Amino acid sequence: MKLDTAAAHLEALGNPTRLKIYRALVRAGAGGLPVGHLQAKLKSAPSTLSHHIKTLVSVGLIVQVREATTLVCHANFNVMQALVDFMVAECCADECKPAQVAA
Amino acid sequence: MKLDTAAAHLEALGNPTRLKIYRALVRAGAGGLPVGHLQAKLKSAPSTLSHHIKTLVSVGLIVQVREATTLVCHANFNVMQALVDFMVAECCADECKPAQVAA
DNA sequence: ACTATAATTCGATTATTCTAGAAATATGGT
DNA sequence: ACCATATTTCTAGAATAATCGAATTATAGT
Repeated sequence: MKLDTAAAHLEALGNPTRLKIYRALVRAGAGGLPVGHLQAKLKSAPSTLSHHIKTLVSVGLIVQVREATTLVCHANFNVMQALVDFMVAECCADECKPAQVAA
Repeated sequence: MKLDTAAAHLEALGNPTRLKIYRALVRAGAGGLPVGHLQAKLKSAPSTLSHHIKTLVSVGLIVQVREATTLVCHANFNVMQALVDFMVAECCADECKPAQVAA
């Protein structure tokens, strides 16, 4: 994963409202949750909620599937996994013993 | 970890410059890196870099230790681990079979 | 005390994000 | 065709964040 992509994902999750949305969907699992359900849980203005959902969709963290009049949101678990992998990747890769440190 | 705390951590990492700083420190491991070294790597204005470092310090993702005239930055691995744990915690906890779905 | 290096804080500007009301679109039922 | 429900898009204002030059603080050497 490119650094800028990871930053975009982290930024998307770095807002309390969006993180609540995302975690509700993670908890919901494969079944997902309709926008209206999130609306009831989070109690923000519909336009505000929609705006945040759009942000999460645009970076690929969640996807929306229409079912009749309701839009069901699902967490994209592959993206989350890739993000977590990125965060811990190459840990200490540049670490070296004091004797090896160049001046 | 509280949701607002996790959101603050994610927001701090959700900026390309700060993510570069953080990842350089993760790669550097226990030895850390002085601010001046990060400066040379990232080529942003000193005041801008300092501002971003301060953000990372304020949420606890990194710590700074003075060594004579230089300030050495270290990634706080415990915080990163707690953040990763938070992200994957309670995955699918609310998931249930279709038959169990209340109307 | 003076100088040099390292890094931060201050102050001001520009850019971006958040919020939400109002209007618009999408779907299905009557 | 019309209505109801679900959700989004538009628009605009307020709040927050990013950037960076200049001035300041911190530490050590001479």
